[in-house]
Order: sequence, then structure tokens, then C-alpha cells
Amino acid sequence: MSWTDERVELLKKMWGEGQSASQIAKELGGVTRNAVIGKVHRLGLSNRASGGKAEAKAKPAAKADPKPRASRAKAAKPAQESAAKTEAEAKPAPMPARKQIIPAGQPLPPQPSANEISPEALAKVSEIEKKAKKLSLMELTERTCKWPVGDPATEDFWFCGLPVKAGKPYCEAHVGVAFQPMSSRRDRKR
DNA sequence: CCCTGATTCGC
DNA sequence: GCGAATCAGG
Repeated sequence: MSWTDERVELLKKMWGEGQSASQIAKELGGVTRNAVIGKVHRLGLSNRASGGKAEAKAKPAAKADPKPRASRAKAAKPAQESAAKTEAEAKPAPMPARKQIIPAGQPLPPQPSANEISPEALAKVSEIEKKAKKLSLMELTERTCKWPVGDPATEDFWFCGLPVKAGKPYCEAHVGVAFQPMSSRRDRKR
């Protein structure tokens, strides 16, 4: 596939919407996310904030790091200096000693309710909660959504358990309601 | 492990 | 110009 005008536009559009490269690639079809990213860069819109002010961040990108990529392919990492890992994690640990974080209350931070969250986000949540793995506490892993559902005081309680979204503790949908960008408060024009 | 974008460089 | 391979990170 080649980058036709339309494809490029869809790319721009989606990228502008904050879609991930892989999503865009999937949408376009016939290309990988690498292709998309490469194109994005060539188009010069790698920075999603091109419209607004010139961010005061020049992005030091150039690390002056002479990538010894002799022949790229088998460049082979110089040497894993992993052995030099003698730090031993110097953890200052300013925390004296914590016994229990939550006394007796419910360890449920969010719980959608009075909070006004994007209707769409909520819809998304109820949508995925139907597909939730309904994991128990013990079944949670590093990459399972830890969003609690139901009342912990009853049997009807479980964790989402869907694949988390890169780094976050929750899946895509739950991340959506958990971390609201910031716009709940809308200054109404009086 | 999953995913993200960023970069390089042979093509 | 293109994008796979790779890097770097969450």
C-alpha cells in the first residue's frame, strides 16, 4: 500500500485525535505501526502539539549518542553491562512504618457515581464490564485491570481483570474513567 | 508481557 | 520516501 492522499489524511486525522500508531495502522490496513510512525515523522507532526504554542521543550532528542550501528542488523548489543547493577536500590524510604493504609473502609478509590464522567466513558465501562474476567484479588496480575466492581462486602465483587493499558493499573476503559483529563468543571457562560 | 512513540538506515 | 529493526520507556 502506498500513502495516498486519503490515507495520509486519515492518518493526520487519527493522529490528531490522539489515536495510537498501532490503531491507525490497523485502521488503514496494509501498514504496520512502524510505517505509521515513520510517516508521521516525515510529515513533521510527530509532536501532537504542533498547533498551540511552541512548547518550551526542545526535546533534547539528539543525545549525541553515536549509535554504533555498524550494520544495524547484527549490531548486537555491545555488551550487557547488567552486571554493574550494584545499586541495591538505595531506597530512602521516608515512610517510617505504615501499618495499614485503609482501616476498615472500602479500598475503592473511584467507584463511578456522583462523579460526572464522560457518558461515553461510562458506557464503555459498563460495556467492558460485561466482558470482564471477574478475577478475584488473588488472580490479579501485573497486567490485569484492577478495577473493582461490585460491593466488596458481598459475593458479587470482582475485579475487571481485562488487559491493562500500558503501565496503568486499569484497562483502557477504566483508565478512561479513572483518569479524567480535566474538564469536569466547565465554566458556563452566564 | 503488554504496549507506546522515536530513531536509524538500507532499500 | 518508505518502513523494519531497533531503541527506550510506561
